[in-house]
Amino acid sequence: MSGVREAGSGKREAALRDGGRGTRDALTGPVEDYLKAIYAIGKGSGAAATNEIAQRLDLTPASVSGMVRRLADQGLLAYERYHGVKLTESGRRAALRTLRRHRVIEAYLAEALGYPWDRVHDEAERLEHAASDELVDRMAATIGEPEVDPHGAPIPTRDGAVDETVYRSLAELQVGSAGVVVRVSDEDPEMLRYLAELSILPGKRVTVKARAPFDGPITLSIARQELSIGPALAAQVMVAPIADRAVKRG
Amino acid sequence: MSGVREAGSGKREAALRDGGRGTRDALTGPVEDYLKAIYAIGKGSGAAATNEIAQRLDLTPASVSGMVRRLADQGLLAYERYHGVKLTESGRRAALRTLRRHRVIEAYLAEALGYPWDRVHDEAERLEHAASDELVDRMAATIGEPEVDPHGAPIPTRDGAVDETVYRSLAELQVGSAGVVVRVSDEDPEMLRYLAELSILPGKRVTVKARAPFDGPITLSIARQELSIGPALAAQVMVAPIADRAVKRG
DNA sequence: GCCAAAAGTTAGTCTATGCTAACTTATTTA
DNA sequence: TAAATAAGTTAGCATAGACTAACTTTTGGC
Repeated sequence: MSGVREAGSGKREAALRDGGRGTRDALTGPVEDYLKAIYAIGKGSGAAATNEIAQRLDLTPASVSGMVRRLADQGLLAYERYHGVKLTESGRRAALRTLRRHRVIEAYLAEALGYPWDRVHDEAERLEHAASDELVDRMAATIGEPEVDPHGAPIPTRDGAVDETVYRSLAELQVGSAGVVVRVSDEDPEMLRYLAELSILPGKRVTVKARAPFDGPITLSIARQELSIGPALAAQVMVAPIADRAVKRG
Repeated sequence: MSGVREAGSGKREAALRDGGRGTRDALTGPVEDYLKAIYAIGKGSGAAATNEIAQRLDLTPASVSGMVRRLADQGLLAYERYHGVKLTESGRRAALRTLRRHRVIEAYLAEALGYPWDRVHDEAERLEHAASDELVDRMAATIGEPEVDPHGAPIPTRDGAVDETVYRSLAELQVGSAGVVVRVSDEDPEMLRYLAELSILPGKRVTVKARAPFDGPITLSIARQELSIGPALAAQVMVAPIADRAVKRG
């Protein structure tokens, strides 16, 4: 390259730098999605594999390879060819900002606008890239600074702190022990409607009554009802074991 | 082109077609912005010149030429080289959909979230491309189906009807006659703050007391106060003349 | 420890959108 | 009506992001 050309071509440069969205940098929607995905896979600590990222974002691995290199150049990721990526501190902060937006929006839609819980995710998925931090903060304030979204996922604070407790899933709970549902996976509307039907919701107390062998159905009691669900579904329901002794240290 | 390649490359095609945003087509943010701009210039009827569009969107005329051709190919515009564009019926509908989103969002931000009126425009400018029709309808319902946004601009209905009454500006009002402010231009936050300070707000009654020659300041009385403003500012304030005779037919 | 399968990367394209520079059409003005 | 000027267009290029096809590393199994 020989000319004097800089990044960003021309007049709209400044406006594009932060999309008017907030105080900071410049992340585009796709970039925010990559960071969220990598955060979700590595949950703070671990590394994310190219294929996992691709699968989660519904993209080809080739596309991910390309993007990952660019994000690494921007200092958002630590990347070593053929060995997956990790978020840098700056990448992690950006991911948590987006996550906060997403979850506050979900909570607000449900609380203030009566959105059904199986549909808040998709709407938030788009709004999170357009809403300013100020808007998100006003939403949070309006509904009383919630700590979790409608599916039980913790909402990061303005300054990037988030509860990263790892819960076990209903599928891992020992037969005979009880727990409180803290959180369910939020992406599949149909599954959410089904869970609601069974009244498997954050805050509810469940007891595992039996587990059929060979990955068979799990029988549980919840809200004075007995029912059984498949292991795949059970794996999507995270629970906090209830003081039942013999639970610490896995 | 020789292969079997279709528009949209691959798996994400369906999802991209309407961005998940609503029932319809596929308009991207930039496209919605063009349509809004063309609608605003031609106000339903007239044609929009390339340069006007470019100025309004802060783009170069060359970019507008390119986009305009594509929008015409998509049937959203009627375009004749070197002679400006007009919205087709389909383009007009799309523009009004976006306009409805924008104005409902503005009204909602002000009403439900306490957003200051000089800042709702910028936030709505981004959200309008991400919010679904359902969200917008819920917002409208929550604040009681308002008919105008915080600056007095009429909100198109779900089915694309909108009040297109053309008002005269304060600058055009005859000395001695009175009017009610119906609407102010919404894009300049600083101007909005100033107008609010002077209490020149939609719904207020104004009387033009005097107009200095040579495009000089206009003196008016509003809210029992007398004040004068420049003609450029006056031109941004639209008023409905108050039954004062001699007003019909301009 | 070698080799096939799995995982990841590169090369080459594509679309959308924007830009600059150079050119063409319209319009205005003398 | 012929320049001069304004308006609009084309050509060529850039960037972000995604794709396919072909190639390269890693890794898991024997």
